[in-house]
Amino acid sequence: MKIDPNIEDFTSSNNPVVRKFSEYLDAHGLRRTTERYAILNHIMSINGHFTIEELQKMIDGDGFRVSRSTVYNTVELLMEAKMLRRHVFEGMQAQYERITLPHTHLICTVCGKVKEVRDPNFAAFMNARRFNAFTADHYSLYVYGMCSTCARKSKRNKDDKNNKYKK
Amino acid sequence: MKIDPNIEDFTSSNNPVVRKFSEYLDAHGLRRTTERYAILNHIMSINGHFTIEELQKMIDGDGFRVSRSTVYNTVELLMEAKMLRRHVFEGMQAQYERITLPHTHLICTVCGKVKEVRDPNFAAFMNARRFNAFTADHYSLYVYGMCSTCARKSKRNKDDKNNKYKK
DNA sequence: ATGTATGCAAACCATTTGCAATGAC
DNA sequence: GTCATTGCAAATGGTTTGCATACAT
Repeated sequence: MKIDPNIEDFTSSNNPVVRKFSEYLDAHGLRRTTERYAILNHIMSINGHFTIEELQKMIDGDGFRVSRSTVYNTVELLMEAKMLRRHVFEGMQAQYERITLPHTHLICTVCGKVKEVRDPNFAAFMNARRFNAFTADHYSLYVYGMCSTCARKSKRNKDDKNNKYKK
Repeated sequence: MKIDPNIEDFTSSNNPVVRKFSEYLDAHGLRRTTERYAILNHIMSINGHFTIEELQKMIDGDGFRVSRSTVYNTVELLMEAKMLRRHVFEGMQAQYERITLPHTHLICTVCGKVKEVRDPNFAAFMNARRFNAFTADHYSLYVYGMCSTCARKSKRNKDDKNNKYKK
């Protein structure tokens, strides 16, 4: 895709996330392509987790066309730049999320919804925690259970017709 | 495979793990096949995590032949019986482990080795923890970092030739 | 005797790869 | 102009499925 010469240079946006990505690209001799920024912009607009498919649909829905390979490529770069994380929750396909403040993932094993909750106590605990013969870099805490919506539904309807998660 | 009539009935072994599986099978009208017990026995002999491939190789190496589908089938049953858990660590293929006491997983992002550590403080913290509009069933804590072996190696050899984990 | 479980091969599907055409520098 | 990046289509690899045969009940 060609860059519209009329818009200001979005690759040096004062958005810190965009700037961080640009710096990563520069530092590694990688090019600032329109596709990469389009993908990043869409990722920034997502609140929470998304799959590759959801991301691409969202971009397509916006009238911008990127190939699946480019989506994978950019997502990979964002992970190397430590801006994005990939999670595989039990029984589900891979999901991605921007790296922000540490948080716990609550995964409903009935509907598959994932919710993030901040937990300063836990974060403090982990910060202080040291391991034998192991230097920690980052961690993921996944809590599996049932969200209140599904709990209400299953009280009404014992045989989980709404179960989109387990087959 | 036929059952050797000379051996005592291993499906009612007094091993509590075997017994639990037998009860699960019975309760669900499933059959006590030799394959299922052979797979369970090998899983019990493994200390820590294993992949499907490793499990099957181990069984084959023991002179017992099971098909890949049967391995998947039995592993699935063991998960439904809440005796086995599947984990997908960052950038690695699925690994399984028996469900025992809760523990933290330390994953070395250089060599891919996974170590379990018990952490009673954390377990207590999680037991007490309640979430808004969410009922927890179980959790997984993954800590990514570098094991001391890889730390030593990378001090000697800056360009990680031993990196079997990241490509 | 009945119908579940196994083993095989084919199907599946998310992800990766090879390569010609495109476009950033 | 050069060479990284894109898009496409084909390949990959772990997992699942369909079906005939074997076997637990």
